Amino acid sequence: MNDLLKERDAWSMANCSIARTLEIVGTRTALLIMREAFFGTRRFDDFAKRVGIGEPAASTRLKELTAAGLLERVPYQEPGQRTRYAYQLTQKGRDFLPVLSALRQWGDTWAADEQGPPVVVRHENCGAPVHVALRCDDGHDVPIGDAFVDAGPGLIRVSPDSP
Amino acid sequence: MNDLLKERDAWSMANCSIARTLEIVGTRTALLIMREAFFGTRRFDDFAKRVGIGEPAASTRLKELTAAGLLERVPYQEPGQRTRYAYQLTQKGRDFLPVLSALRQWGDTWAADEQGPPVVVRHENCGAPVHVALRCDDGHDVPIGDAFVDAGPGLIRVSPDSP
DNA sequence: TAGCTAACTTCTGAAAGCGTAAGTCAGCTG
DNA sequence: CAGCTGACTTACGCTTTCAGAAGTTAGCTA
Repeated sequence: MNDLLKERDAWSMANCSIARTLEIVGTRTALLIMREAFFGTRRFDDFAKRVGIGEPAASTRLKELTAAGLLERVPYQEPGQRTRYAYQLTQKGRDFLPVLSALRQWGDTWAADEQGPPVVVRHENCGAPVHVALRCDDGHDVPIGDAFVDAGPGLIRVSPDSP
Repeated sequence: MNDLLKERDAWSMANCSIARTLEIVGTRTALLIMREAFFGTRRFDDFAKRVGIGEPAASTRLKELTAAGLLERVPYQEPGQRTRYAYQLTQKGRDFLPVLSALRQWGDTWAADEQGPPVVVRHENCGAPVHVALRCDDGHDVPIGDAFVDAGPGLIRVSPDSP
């Protein structure tokens, strides 16, 4: 632990990136809908059925994720069908893959059955399984124990008893 | 998208690693408590205060995370004080860092203020900021678009209308 | 123009999550 | 042994999350 953590009570978490992310995807169903989006699901009914949730929940989450910009509602038309709308990942949504990969990886390691995990993510070029790794901006691999938390440029300090 | 995804409806998600992980840390408060644990928080009251939640919520989550094995309750004694208990990360809990890093990174990219993020994770050896990266088991860096989902060894196939 | 279907919305009600406030408890200090 | 303190637990009520079932809508097909 470094010294900065001793003044942890002076940190405001008002602009915490983790908390802000969780305001968007902080429910179980939102994360599972994002999982399905990465599996390729696009249509309303498929989201509800494959995530295993009711239609009201699917409707609410899809609307929130669309409003937050992780998904976009795009029109499509199958031959002989009326125009319908599909929910597809935006760049903001695709950028969410590392979160899901990290969740999957932790579950694979600590909560999987003996047979192994049901799905694997692979590298398109070589077919090898993909995992998440921590790396520093100088290009070093960072084992989990070699990372430490530091104050960032946006840190707001408050008197120890303020919100 | 690969062909396997066309049979997505035949996949059972009964043993989905993401869903299993979310059964343990699928609430906003559980994830924020894990964040605090990585910041170095150990004591009950500090968790409640720093996460900004009530004591009942802190109690429930700490109990769940302890039961799930991400935290352990260890006795400690400050001089002249009675024995108390601290909640500290186990290996299973420390292994959760990539999830929080990924959430933080997404928030830093897509939801941060102009000043930048409040906290930075750094590499102990060189001080450079740490980020999460996708890499395949052959050692290649994997851009987000170059990853695809494939069936894993534990995949359970069901008739398309079963749970 | 009546039927059909995907894609919703609305209604109802149960369960979970949460904060505030008020306890309880154990063991050290005076 | 009375007071104190950190670490909880209990009680209460509000809000959110969720499923199931039923209703609605738009536009293609017959």
